[in-house]
Amino acid sequence: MKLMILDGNSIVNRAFFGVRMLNAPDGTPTNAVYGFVAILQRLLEEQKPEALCVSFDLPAPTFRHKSYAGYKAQRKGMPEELAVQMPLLKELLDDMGVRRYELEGYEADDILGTASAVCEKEGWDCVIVTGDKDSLQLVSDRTSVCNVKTRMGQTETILYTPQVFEAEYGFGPERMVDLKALMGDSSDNIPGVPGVGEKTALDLLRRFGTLDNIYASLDTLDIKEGVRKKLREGEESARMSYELATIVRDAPLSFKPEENLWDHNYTAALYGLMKRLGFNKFIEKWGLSPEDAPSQENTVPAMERLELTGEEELESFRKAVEKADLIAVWPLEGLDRLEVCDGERVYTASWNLLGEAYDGVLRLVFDPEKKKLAHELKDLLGLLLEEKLPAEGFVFDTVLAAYLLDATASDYSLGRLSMGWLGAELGGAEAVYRLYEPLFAKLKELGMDELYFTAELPLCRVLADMERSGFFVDRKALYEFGESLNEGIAALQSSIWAHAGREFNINSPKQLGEILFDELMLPSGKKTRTGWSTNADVLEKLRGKHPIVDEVLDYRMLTKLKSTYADGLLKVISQDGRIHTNFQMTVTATGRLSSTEPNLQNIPVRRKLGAQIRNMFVAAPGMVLVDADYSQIELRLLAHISGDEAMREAFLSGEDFHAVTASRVFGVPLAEVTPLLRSRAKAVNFGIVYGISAFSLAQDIGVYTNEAKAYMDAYLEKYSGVRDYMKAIVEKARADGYVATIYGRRRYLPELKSSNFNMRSFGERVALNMPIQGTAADLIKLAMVHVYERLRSEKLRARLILQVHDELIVECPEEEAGTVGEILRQEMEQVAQLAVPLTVDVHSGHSWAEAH
DNA sequence: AATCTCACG
DNA sequence: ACGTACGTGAGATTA
Repeated sequence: MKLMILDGNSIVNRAFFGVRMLNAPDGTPTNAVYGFVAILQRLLEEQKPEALCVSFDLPAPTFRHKSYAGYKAQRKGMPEELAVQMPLLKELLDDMGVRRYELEGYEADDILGTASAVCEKEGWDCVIVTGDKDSLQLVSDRTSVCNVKTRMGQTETILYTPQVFEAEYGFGPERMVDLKALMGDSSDNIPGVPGVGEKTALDLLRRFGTLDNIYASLDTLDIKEGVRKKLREGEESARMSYELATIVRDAPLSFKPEENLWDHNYTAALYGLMKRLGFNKFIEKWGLSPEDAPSQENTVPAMERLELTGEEELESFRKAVEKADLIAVWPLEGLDRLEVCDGERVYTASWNLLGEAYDGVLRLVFDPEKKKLAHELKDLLGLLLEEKLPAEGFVFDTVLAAYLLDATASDYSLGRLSMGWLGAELGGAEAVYRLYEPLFAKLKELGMDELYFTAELPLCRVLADMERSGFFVDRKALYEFGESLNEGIAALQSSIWAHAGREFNINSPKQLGEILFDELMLPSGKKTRTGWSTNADVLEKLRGKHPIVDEVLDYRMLTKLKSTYADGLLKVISQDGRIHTNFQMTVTATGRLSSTEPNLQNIPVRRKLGAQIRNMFVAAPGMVLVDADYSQIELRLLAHISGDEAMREAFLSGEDFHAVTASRVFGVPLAEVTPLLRSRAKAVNFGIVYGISAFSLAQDIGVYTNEAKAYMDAYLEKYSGVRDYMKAIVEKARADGYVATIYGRRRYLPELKSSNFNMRSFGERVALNMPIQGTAADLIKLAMVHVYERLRSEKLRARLILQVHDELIVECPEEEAGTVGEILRQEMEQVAQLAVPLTVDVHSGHSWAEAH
């Protein structure tokens, strides 16, 4: 029989620091609990114990301030975000039917020591699971210690048996205490022998056995005199450390292994708790369901449902729809089935059951005059356009509202939203109907209703049309371009293999890393997690050291073009010869759109060869492309938002902004700004927008960190309004818990309150960047809606076909190009009146390359 | 499914 | 001392 006992505090700590930020639907942090459960789950699978329990430290007793309690007093208090998770974890363990052990006046280690001792006595095997090395001294034939590490959500475990321990340390586990007595342990405030570290301690124990042996014959040992002196002077400390490091194995704990038998004996409350925590993955994995839970009172009585099958029901449906001020619609199986909710009942209609009469239902429901609610409106509009049904009269989209209210959520399903907003798991049209009011009210309360109704909601129609329009592609030219890459790829491959001395998969970072750094011994193979880093930044620094480096870089470029762009795009050209991307409105944390299947927002442009791809994105015969892009919109917004006068003047002057910056930062006349200085100033400009550090700026432009620091200091001196802004926005974000664009779009920043330095720093950078990137996103969304309306109202055949964050592309008949260019320029430049002008570059041509 | 790499603004 | 730029999506490899 085997018992597994977890060192609760230790594991939850590992989980907290090793798992990225996670929150329950109500915002409670859950990363530590989640990580704990993930580790537990994995170890249960690995170890398959018959019994299971968890030990916890009790919160520190009140006399902790007294000086004799110096032991462990140095341990910092638990971070707030972890502390709030502890009760949740304990509740979870209780609901899972896992026993917990806590004992006043004793460490969790002492519980582990005592429990494992009992196990041994009663003939049980015991596996101790912990993230510390303290309990390694407990390892024996019956007791093993499973050491857990988490790195970036990845869990690694090492199972220490006496053999494994001996192989690593060169002596048995019982002498772990001797080791600590010598080397100490700063995390546990065990002093050890001053001046003796791990190396010396290991050596001493390997050669002389035990602490007692060492001190018994200290004067005659074959060791350096310095070490002998340290040992002699540190004897008292060593003896005391020995005591401190020894784990108690007979604590007054009533513990019987058989009381901890565990076989997924979950309690009825588990489902509810897991739902509350948002641990849907485990609900599924463990097959939990609400039926196991005591019936929770339903806050909303379900609406009556009516399936439309015949004339009688159709008649009452027609009446209901005509009477209702507002209906929610929920399409299924394309538009073959439909749910409609009028606030009193849910009607379902289907083409299968109704045949011809179903068309009447569609026309009734999608009457342009009828006010309608939807969820994922853009996609519904796409369906309606396809079916040539009216795509008007929609007054609210629940998914867009939920996105504005929390742009960083990952799941906007109706089930999740109704759980959060209505306290009941609902779906379909009923959920849409019921969600409308609370979501609308919240939007108004937070001041986002204007953004919602002027930008997000009308944009659905714009995007639905854009997706439907697509971008015409010269398939033949694209195919030939792809073929033309083969020769170069093959040549590079054989040359790379020749340099390497053997064949290997160049696409495998692992194999490439081994070739470059292990076999060719190229210098300073940096950064690793699973091996050598071989990315372009690293390879760039190795240029000139070996001819293989340039070839690998070229090989990477060519294979990227071939697989992602040539082959990848050919695969998604539709029957009509056009590529129809999918614009996602609820993905980014800043308010930008994203483009998928395929992504048309990352078509190459920066390098010559890649940019050729844009020659194949063309206007249909007889048409032309008009391309309009904002010039440096983010920096202009930085000038506007920060109110920096010098920056404003730089933009008003109409001079090259990066050059002006270089002139100011490096103190040279504008006319004497060299391309190098300009490019450095440009890097600083961008870096500032991202909340860069001097270190990263240095990496980027290839100077020493202190030099980069000097540039940044000079920059913030010249543009002191930017410095003030940076400081103020972070402080405001900390106070408010969120940052916002000038149109009120929000991003919440729980990271700012994190006790983790990296997380907090990330939050600060986001606080700087989001208002800028997000406002740019707001502006182009507004401009898109305006452009769309202008093109329609002026009865042009022109249509918007693509948006790439600061760029809009319209396809139109050649004769409309001039008008369209003017409309784009006006609507984009005049979308807002800011402290600096917004300027737009407009070009036209027959291909995207030509028009950009 | 996670990781690495690289394409874009 | 930390670890080192904001926001995305896709393809290939690896586990």
